Amino acid sequence: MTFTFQSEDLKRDSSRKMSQQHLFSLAMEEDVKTADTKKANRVLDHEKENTRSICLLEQKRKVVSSNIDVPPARKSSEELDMDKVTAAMVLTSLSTSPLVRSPPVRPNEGLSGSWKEGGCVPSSTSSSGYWSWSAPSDQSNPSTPSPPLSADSFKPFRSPVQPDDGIDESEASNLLFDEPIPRKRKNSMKVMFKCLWKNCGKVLSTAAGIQKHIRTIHLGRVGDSDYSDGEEDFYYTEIKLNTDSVAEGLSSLAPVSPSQSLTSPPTFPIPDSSRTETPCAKTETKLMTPLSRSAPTTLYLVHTDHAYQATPPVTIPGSAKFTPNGSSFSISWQSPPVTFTGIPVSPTHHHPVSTGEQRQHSHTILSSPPRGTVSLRKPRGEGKKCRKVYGMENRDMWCTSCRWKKACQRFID
DNA sequence: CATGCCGGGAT
DNA sequence: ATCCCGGCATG
Repeated sequence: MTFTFQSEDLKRDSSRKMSQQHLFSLAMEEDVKTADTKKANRVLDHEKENTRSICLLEQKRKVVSSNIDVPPARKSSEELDMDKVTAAMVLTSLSTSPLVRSPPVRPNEGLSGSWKEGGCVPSSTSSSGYWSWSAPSDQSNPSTPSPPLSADSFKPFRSPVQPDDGIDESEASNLLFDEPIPRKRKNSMKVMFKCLWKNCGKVLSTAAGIQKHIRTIHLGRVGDSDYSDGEEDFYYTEIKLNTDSVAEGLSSLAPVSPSQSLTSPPTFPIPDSSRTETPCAKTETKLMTPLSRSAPTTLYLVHTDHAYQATPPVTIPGSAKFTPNGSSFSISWQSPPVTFTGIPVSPTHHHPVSTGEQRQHSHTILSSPPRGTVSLRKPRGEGKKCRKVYGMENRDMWCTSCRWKKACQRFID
């Protein structure tokens, strides 16, 4: 499901949000947290454009660096292999997998779930252009270098004869001094291959690489690396890891405070396959600074505040649904589950759990009798509406419909 | 009476 | 389209 913002709504929303925070901070800090999270989200999404260009950049870089042969600096083959591994890890951790590169732009459709998968994932790239408020940021954001330019200027900088060790250094210096170029990255999933041989645990970015590693190191097949009886397959596994966490930790300029990001998981605690991220974390952190892995999850939170205002007539057929694999989800058009989790429960609220689904259920029941004759007027739901819940003094917290004296959209009965 | 919200007006 | 409000129905 798409969600778009009218800038108008956004403005009013945010301003209202602020007042809300003050008014309800006593009773509902939950709400405050949610608000914060949304702000963070906004910021994150705001960078989506930047990130995209960086993805391209990274891709380019990877191509370049992968052409660099490991110099004969190391003596033993094992050490040499270690370097390869290290280089591979560095490279892959710094760039997203070329396999999941972004193809040409597609119309936004998988907006709800797919973009969260990661920065360079196709759908995310395509969708980002449709974010009414992120598109202009691409142009206006002063900190964003123009993608092609930065890429070109960067290439000659790092590509020349850098020993494999230099990758680390160049990257580090890159991060320290070349700041404008590798700005931020969207969270992205990357496939890597981990050696399962005991006491090994090497991680390579390609299946071929890991196979070769196992073949040569563990299986003792020296020489022609072409031959493969498939035995290696038993000794490595494919893992997915979240690159964004790395990027997040690296880019010290991340404006998002981790504490805020932490508030989102309760809402969407299913960051798809990022489970596997944990085992690899140490691999990543070995090279990078420690990082807050909470950041990516922030992206999963779709801003739905006042969504009912943006799209009033939306009557979700299936209600909010969470697909088991977590790769996609859609959010109820009702904001309460996300934004007002705490509010209805507050002062005089008496339905304990009623959120989206239940409400919708009763709603459908109510609307069933068509009786085409008279009194189309609704039977006046017995539930408390915005006016009652928030009171006249907090009128700006009502849903729009209530403010306009229309049928309440927030507390449907 | 307070409340919910339809109908309709203003912008 | 968005916003507001008179006035009626309801409890």
